[in-house]
Amino acid sequence: RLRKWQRRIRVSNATERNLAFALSELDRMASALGLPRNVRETAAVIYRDAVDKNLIRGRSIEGVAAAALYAACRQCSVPRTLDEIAEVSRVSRKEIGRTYRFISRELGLKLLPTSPIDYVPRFCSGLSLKGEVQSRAVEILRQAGERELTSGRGPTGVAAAAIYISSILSGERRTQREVAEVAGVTEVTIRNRYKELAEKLDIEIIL
Amino acid sequence: MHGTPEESLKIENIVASAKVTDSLDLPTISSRIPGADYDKKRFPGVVIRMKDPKIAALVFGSGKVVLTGAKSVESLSQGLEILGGKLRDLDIEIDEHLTYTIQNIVTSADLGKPINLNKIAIGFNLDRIEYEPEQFPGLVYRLEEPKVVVLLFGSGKLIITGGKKPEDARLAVRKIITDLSNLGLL
DNA sequence: ATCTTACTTTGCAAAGC
DNA sequence: GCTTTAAAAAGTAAGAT
Repeated sequence: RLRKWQRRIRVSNATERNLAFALSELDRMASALGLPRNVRETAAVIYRDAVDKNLIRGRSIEGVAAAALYAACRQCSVPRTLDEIAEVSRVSRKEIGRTYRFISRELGLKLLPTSPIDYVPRFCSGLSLKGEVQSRAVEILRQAGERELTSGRGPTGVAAAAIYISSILSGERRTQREVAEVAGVTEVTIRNRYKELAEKLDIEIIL
Repeated sequence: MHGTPEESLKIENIVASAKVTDSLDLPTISSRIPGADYDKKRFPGVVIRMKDPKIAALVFGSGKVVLTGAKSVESLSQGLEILGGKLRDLDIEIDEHLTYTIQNIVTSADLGKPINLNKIAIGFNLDRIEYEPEQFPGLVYRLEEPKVVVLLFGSGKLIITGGKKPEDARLAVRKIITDLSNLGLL
């Protein structure tokens, strides 16, 4: 009797200890990425749901925590790329992505693919671009979406190209190199995307 | 670059397994067959590449073999016979009638026109669908019947994999067309 | 700036770590 | 899960020219 009782206490302690570790991990990563409180709380909810459904079996606490944070960022419309999450995690991008797909399916998160529009505020502030430039970039992306110019393209690259174009149209030009830097894509990608957007949306870029 | 989606079906690769005998001495095989790669620390099988048909074979000590790269069932048979011949040339006893089991067939196809992957993902309510353009440009659609996986691209090109029979790809394309049509996305 | 090479994803078997 | 093989799709990346 006593042993059974003690085991329950041990299991309980281990469970609580693991949860505490996971939550501190979420906080550490969220801080490193400068994420707001609501994202951390959303990630914590996702992590707890994963624990309640025994989705941790065979997976590391760190991996599930990183995947939960990745999912939370998307759910809160302040996406971080898998590479950015991986940079502040001990787990590889591949493992985080794999775990994300697993918990996403098991918890029925049903997250739509990240919209390039969700990256605009962050990238623009990183480039010190004002609201007008952001609005114009968002409008370009809205039209790009309707014209099927985003199918299969990386959201960050399309967002970067739209911001590049918008900055020029607004008279607050940022170089391809500057935009590429904050968006985490190469200048070649911005070049390819912006040429396509300009051509198909009939936008005249005067350099 | 035309015709119906079904006419565009093309087998790109066939993976098959076979058993040619009960046991093989890999060191001997790798040293006596020109171009054979063998590094037990790296992988437990000997890699033997044939040029016509262009097929790669993984030969194991158990006498089992894996053939990859064939673009038709006929060339797959030829490849297995050629492999058997090479081993017999080394005075190794190889089964008289070699048989194989197709494990996977990769087929390409073309719907003929661009498709909106975002709308497809939404149309299916994410059921059996995976679409992460940040990671890969193709939308992954898992079919239950036939049991294959289809990669759909914005261009309308498709890759059907996981099937064991050539006709699985044809059935898959028909289903894709039916599903997309019902959703008004084709 | 453009070319080449290469990696992402999918499916599968083999023997062994 | 990984290792090795093969091949396509389209996007992105990296190093060389």
